[in-house]
Formats: sequence, structure tokens, C-alpha cells
Amino acid sequence: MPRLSADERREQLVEAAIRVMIRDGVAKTTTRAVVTEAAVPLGAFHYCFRSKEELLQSVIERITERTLSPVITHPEGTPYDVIRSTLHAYWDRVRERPAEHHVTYELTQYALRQPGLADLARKQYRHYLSINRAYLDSMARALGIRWTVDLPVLARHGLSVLDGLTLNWLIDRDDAEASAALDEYARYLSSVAVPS
Amino acid sequence: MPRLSADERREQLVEAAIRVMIRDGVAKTTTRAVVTEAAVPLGAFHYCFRSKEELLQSVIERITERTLSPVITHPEGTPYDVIRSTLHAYWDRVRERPAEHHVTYELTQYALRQPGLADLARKQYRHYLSINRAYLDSMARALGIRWTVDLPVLARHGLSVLDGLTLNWLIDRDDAEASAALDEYARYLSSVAVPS
DNA sequence: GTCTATAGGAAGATAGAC
DNA sequence: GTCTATCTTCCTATAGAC
Repeated sequence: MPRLSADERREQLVEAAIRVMIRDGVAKTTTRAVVTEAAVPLGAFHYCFRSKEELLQSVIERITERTLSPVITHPEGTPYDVIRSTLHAYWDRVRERPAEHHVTYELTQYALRQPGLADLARKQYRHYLSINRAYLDSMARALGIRWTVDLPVLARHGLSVLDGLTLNWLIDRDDAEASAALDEYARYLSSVAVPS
Repeated sequence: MPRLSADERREQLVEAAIRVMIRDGVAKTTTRAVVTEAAVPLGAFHYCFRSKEELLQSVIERITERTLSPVITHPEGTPYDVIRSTLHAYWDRVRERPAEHHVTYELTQYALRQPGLADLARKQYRHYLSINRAYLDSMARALGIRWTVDLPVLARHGLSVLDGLTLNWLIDRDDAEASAALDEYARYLSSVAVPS
């Protein structure tokens, strides 16, 4: 067993924990499963982290900061076309990595149940909301439009639609229905856009 | 310890499990926590249920069948008013019992990770979709309107909005923002309603 | 047919060896 | 400063007593 610094160990453990969660789910992500995955001695775990909860805190922070804003890929065409293709570009990322998205929902539920992590769940969520707001904002600028609905309201509503669709698709994997609902959301968004 | 029939024990255990889940979360709902809550001897557990998974199957079925369709409470006024007050009547139920709704999300995630229960999660979800469809249908009849959006698409989109809003509100408990987003969904719904 | 007693193992955490 | 060996607790499940 090579002896590494606590910082290097922490890094290995966080990344290993994420891999285990994606593979087996948050509930099965035990300290032992993590150290095995990372090929780190079990004892090193509680030398690097005060507790399992502290590891999970690092994991949530790491995953949250990795979440990317949707990218406006084809800024040409009608507002509906642009909105639709941007939403589908986001959706393709969900479809490519279902397990990773599944994990974010599990982590949120987990965090809500741990007194020490509930605040982190709120922070994570505020981050997603601000990403969504920024995305709607930059889309409006790219399209030369403004939204007729208050931005915070539109952002929360939109985040809900995407969260809900993702959750539902993770369960039934119905691509056709998810795509149709996403198109309907795109149609809605273009209906609340007016030239600015 | 009174000796009761296996059927009575099963009933006690399912209801006790639901109480424990609401109080402590699905992850902490161990067989021991359930038998303690039900005041049932530990050994009786595996006499009534082959495994913990079999208990959870019963719990999911029980909770799914308890889910009620939204009720159209004030079938007078503009379509927007009726839709809005119906959505808010549903929302009030969520706000009154946050823990119960939290549990349904946890159970779904849990079921998706258990090979033997994944199908049940899908079935549960189809049930929610059909409730939502029936609700949109009866609302259209009550209002004398028809929806300009394909019903299955509208139902999935609507279920996503409600699922997403619920999930988000369970995290930040922001009543004002949730209410505003719900109003926006009501406005959207009334915008896809035309006299029939 | 119902439940007591216990098996058998995996969990998170720590004292102290190197 | 890093990790080995071990403690304690809690888990699901079962064999067999009543």
C-alpha cells in the first residue's frame, strides 16, 4: 500500500464514491464499498473524513459544481426552433447519462434526511435555479426577445418541468413521450417570448 | 404478546412501516424499526413476509392506491379561475403533508434500485399518469372546453410540473415561489383550453 | 400456526501500531 | 502523518420451541 497524503486520499475517495453511487446507488455507497473502489485502506477513511456524512458533503459539492448550464447550440431559426434544439441538447445529456442524474435525485433525498446536510441540499438547489435563470437570460439575449413572465417564476417553473420530466423518464424510459412533453415545453416558452 | 393471524400482522406491519417512513425516511425503515413501531415480535416479521423487499412491495402498493385525484372544487368562474383553484386545492394537500410526499419520492428511487421492485415503480408511475389524465379530462368536461394539446402529452407535461414543483418545494419550502409557479402553470393550461 | 432465541454478517467508527 | 487491527452496534434472516 503506497502511503499518500490525506489530500490525495480525499480526492481518490470522493471520485470513488461518485463511481460507486453511479453504479450501485447512494444507499449501497458504504464506507467499505468506497475504500474498495478507491483501493484505499479502510482505516484511511476516517483519517481523511471525520465521518461518512463529511464525505457525502464533499461528493454533493463536487457533483453540484459539475452541473453545466444548457448550451445554446444553434442560434438561428425561429425562437421555437432555437428553444427546442437547446432543450433537446440538454435532454440528450440526460439520456446519455441516466445513472448520473438518478444519483443527483438520490443525493438530494439523502441530504434532506440528514440534519447536517439539509442546508447543502438547499444550496445545491439554489445553484440549479440560478443556472436555469442564467440560461433563460442568455437565451433571451441570443434571440433578441424578452420573457413576458417574471424571470424567477419562469426559472422555477422551467426547472420543475425539467426535473419532473427527468424523474419520470428515469422510471419509464419512454423517449417518445418525454420528447413530446419537452416539445410542448418549448412551445410554451416560445409563447411567452416577445420581441424586445 | 397476543397471538394474531398472519393477515392481521401483515396489516399492522404495512401501516407501521408507512408511519416509520414518514417519520424517519425510507433508508431508516429497517425491519426492527417497523416491528418496534407495530409492537409486533421481530420473529413474526419473516413469518408474515418472505423478506423486507416483500414488505416494501406491499407498502408501495398501499401508498399508490391511496393517491387521490385532484378534486374540482369550485366549478364556477373563468377557466383560469377554476383551473387555478383546483391546482391550489391539490397543492394544499402537498403542503399539509410534506413528509408523505417526500416518502413517495424516496420509495420510487428505492424501488428503481431493487431489481424485484423496478417494475412496481413503473406501475406506480403509470397510475399517477392515468390519474392526471382523468383529472384533465373531467376538468375539460366541467368547463365545457377541450384541450388543444394531445391529452397524453398534456398529462405527462402536467405530472412533470407538479412532480418538479413538489420536489423543489420539499427542498426550499418557498411557498411564494411555488405558488407563483403553480399560477403560471394554471395560466398555461387555460391558454391551451378552447370552447368545445 | 405463531413467535423466541440466535445465527451470521456488514455497518460506522477508533485506539494505537508503525 | 498514515494505516492495521479491532470494537460495538445494527442489520436481515432462520431454526426450531411452544
